[in-house]
Amino acid sequence: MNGKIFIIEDEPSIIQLVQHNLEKEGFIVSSSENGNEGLKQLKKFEPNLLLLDWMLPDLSGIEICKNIRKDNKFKSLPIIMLTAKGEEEDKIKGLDSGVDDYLTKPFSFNELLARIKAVLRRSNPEIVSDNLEYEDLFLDRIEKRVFRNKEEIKLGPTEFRLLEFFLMNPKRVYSRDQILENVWPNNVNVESRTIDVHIRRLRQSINIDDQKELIRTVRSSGYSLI
Amino acid sequence: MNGKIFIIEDEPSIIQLVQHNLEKEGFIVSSSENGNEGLKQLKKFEPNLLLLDWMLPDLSGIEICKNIRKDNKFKSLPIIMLTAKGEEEDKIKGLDSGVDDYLTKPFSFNELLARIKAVLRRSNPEIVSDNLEYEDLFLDRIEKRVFRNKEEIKLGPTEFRLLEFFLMNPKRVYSRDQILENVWPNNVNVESRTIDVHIRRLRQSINIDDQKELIRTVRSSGYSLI
DNA sequence: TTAATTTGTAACAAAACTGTAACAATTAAA
DNA sequence: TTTAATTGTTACAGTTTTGTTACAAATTAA
Repeated sequence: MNGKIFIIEDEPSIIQLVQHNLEKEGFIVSSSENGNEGLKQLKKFEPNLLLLDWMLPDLSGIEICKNIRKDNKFKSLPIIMLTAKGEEEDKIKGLDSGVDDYLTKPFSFNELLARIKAVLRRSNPEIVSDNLEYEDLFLDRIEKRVFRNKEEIKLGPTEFRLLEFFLMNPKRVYSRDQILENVWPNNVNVESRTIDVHIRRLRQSINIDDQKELIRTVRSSGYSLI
Repeated sequence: MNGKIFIIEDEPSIIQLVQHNLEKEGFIVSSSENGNEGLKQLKKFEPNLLLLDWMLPDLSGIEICKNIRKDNKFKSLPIIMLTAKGEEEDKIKGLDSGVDDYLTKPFSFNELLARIKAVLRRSNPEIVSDNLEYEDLFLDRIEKRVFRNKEEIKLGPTEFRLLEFFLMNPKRVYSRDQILENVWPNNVNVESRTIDVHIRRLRQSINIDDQKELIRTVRSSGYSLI
């Protein structure tokens, strides 16, 4: 994930939150709290996607949209509009102003990220990679396949999610609690030792014929992907 | 996809959105925000399909329809009508104004595109490029035929749509919900296990005499074409 | 109309997956 | 070294998911 995203939004706290998280996801992010100023910066920045607040102090989101769509260079720039709850939702949805998607505040970052990916997938599929890689491991989330050294490995659903989780932050050590929270469905109570067993199963599956061990045990802390 | 589409719609933002996206799909698009003016332009432009707003400031969509149907040259021009939610839906559907399909605002572009293709497929099949292929499978949407290894395979309607859906994104894993949404007509509630049965039927049909299995089961996720 | 095809569902069988307990092995601390 | 804590391993029962079949209802064709 290394696309460029521009944000025009007058609420600094939202900018901060979103920008920070998007950068953590690997995006290059730039932003403006002001419509007119933002438009100029945007055109210099040449983003792959724009997050646009519907209500701005100077220009309205719609105005910005129109301006962008008029510019040949940006007329196909994907735009996701951010609107406050109740902010004339009907109107907004009714007139489909050339925006690619909407999101109503308050929204969760994950929701936003999902939308961003969905929109980018249409416009710049190469930016949104749903593959995870580390050393000789390769995990394809769309096809739900895992390879080590180009050899396909068969994993059960839980082992798949477990590996997927590790691959999102290789080298990082996770406690059993953290693993449980992230790999198991919410509200499911599982013995923490269960994780050991699944680690064992995952190890067994990915360490075909004596290849290098990829999962590290960190005594009294948890596990990590090498 | 290189057909010509004309749009008559008084809301500029909708024109913008639709025109832009249709052009990205390879259509040649022209438009008018005005009924009378639009009619003239349309006849010069000679489109393969018309997107027509139901409510226009000057002429109503119905009037335009009538006018077009009177003109020998355009009496079989496919028309898709755009209507706002609640806009006398019943009447519209009831009175059979010679329209080929309806779409209620707000609509997603993908929905629109699907309708356009469906309508064009009937009137100008040559415009809609229409064969799907993967490995030794071949699906002809126009003739509604499926071949494996040049051997024709007979499929029921549902199995046909199912295979068609898989062929649009081979290798990608789809959940039962996704399959339901895309293969079954909208708003039809079907037991999710039903899909398994149709998968079984499809498998049975395309795996004639022990050829390679083409549908992969991904436990707890869904199915994919290999 | 009747016959044929297609469809959805229920029911059961088969397969895959999961969690846990019990015990062995390893590691760290005393 | 001994002890306690932690982790590895295995087997197994229970659960979940999927495959398969049969059948009745619905639809389409003859």
